[in-house]
Amino acid sequence: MAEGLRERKKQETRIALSWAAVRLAVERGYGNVRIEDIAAEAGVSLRTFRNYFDSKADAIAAREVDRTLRIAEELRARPAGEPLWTAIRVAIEKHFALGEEGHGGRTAPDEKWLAGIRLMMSEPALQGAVLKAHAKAAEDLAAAIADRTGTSGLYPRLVAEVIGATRAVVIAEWLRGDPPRSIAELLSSALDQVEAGLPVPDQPVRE
Amino acid sequence: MAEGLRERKKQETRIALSWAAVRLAVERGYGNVRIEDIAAEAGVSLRTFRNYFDSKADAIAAREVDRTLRIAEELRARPAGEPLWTAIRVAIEKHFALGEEGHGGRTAPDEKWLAGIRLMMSEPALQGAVLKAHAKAAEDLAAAIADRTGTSGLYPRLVAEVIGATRAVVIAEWLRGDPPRSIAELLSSALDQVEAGLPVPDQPVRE
DNA sequence: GATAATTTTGCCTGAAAGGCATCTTTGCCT
DNA sequence: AGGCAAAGATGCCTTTCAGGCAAAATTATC
Repeated sequence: MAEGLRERKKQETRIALSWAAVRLAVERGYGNVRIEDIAAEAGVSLRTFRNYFDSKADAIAAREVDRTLRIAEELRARPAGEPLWTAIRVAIEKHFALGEEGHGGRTAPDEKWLAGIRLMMSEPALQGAVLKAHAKAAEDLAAAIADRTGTSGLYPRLVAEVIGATRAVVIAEWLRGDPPRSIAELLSSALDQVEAGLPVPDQPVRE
Repeated sequence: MAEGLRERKKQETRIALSWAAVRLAVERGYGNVRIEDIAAEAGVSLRTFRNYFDSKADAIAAREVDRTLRIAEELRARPAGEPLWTAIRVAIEKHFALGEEGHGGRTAPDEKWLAGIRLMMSEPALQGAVLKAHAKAAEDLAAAIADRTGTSGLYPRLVAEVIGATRAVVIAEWLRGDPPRSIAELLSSALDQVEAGLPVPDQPVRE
């Protein structure tokens, strides 16, 4: 209750707008959605949409921002004594396992999220916004890492960015997935490699 | 000479447009430059500008794309026997040491490039475009790494993205630089940490 | 040279971006 | 409660952007 009704309503509107943006874009295709439609869907005026987001792309990417920021939250929630990289693994795993926004039920890969991701990856106009979202998330993550480890300077940022990079690669590889592999497996493999300093695999491996 | 006059002219126009875009944006501020001005500066029509770039931001980021793609080129130019990470170090160092576009003279940090970077980091509307540029560069780099190491799948992409992340952190840290530190030193330190698997520093270090 | 393929350009329409003034809603104080 | 101030929502307006389309210009090919 740090904030009152006003603040909560703003959050709700913001989320409603960005959900509407994602939903409409997934259904009709990014180019066929006018911000006017998005605003109508969320029950606010076109002008108000602009008070919340700088662009249509930002509205769509906002879902991804919120989602990605959770990684830092999860990390902060890990016990202080836990080794950093163990905590990181758990935090990212939860991030990927995460079901639908507010639900607790064990949902499958979460179709909504998946559809959103595919949309963002395929539409060039959205890629920039998504990457910006991840950059923002990395800042948060760096702060969390700095707090946890008591380090400053290069280290926390480096770790945060590398985690972001790992996450990106895992998702890309998983989406391409043919044959499909479990995210958990890919993630685990990727983190193992990163933690080992990314040495060149002895033999040409297809993993 | 692989391509004729037509192809060369297109390249020239493209580069002229993006240089003009950067120069004007640095001088007047991003928001005060209309694409019409950019087109005029490069001696083509406004409509032609659109044939080359999807947006003002993309035109500015194009300089960064070209520059960043050189990392992959440098890597490919390294002797085949050289260990991957040694080759990577050299490639990135050259990337940072790079003077002005076409000159060979030992230029200082290259004011034009620096001004461009500052512009791109500060203007939110440009951040997305720059990140997209780096993503594209990472793809190239991943291909180069795959070729060099004979690996496929997760590994090359992981290395490419991690290098991109490292580069980003080094630049950010260097720009913040207060007191200023040499890029070479920051880069070296960052790569050392990455190659070591990013273990938590023993003592709170400010590096 | 003549013809075909590409580019460049002008024109035009629809959408987006964002400044400004006004009207509402919310927060807070008496 | 009543009322005032702050913050948000909305409408209106202007400028800029995005991109389709076809005519004019330029380059390539034979």
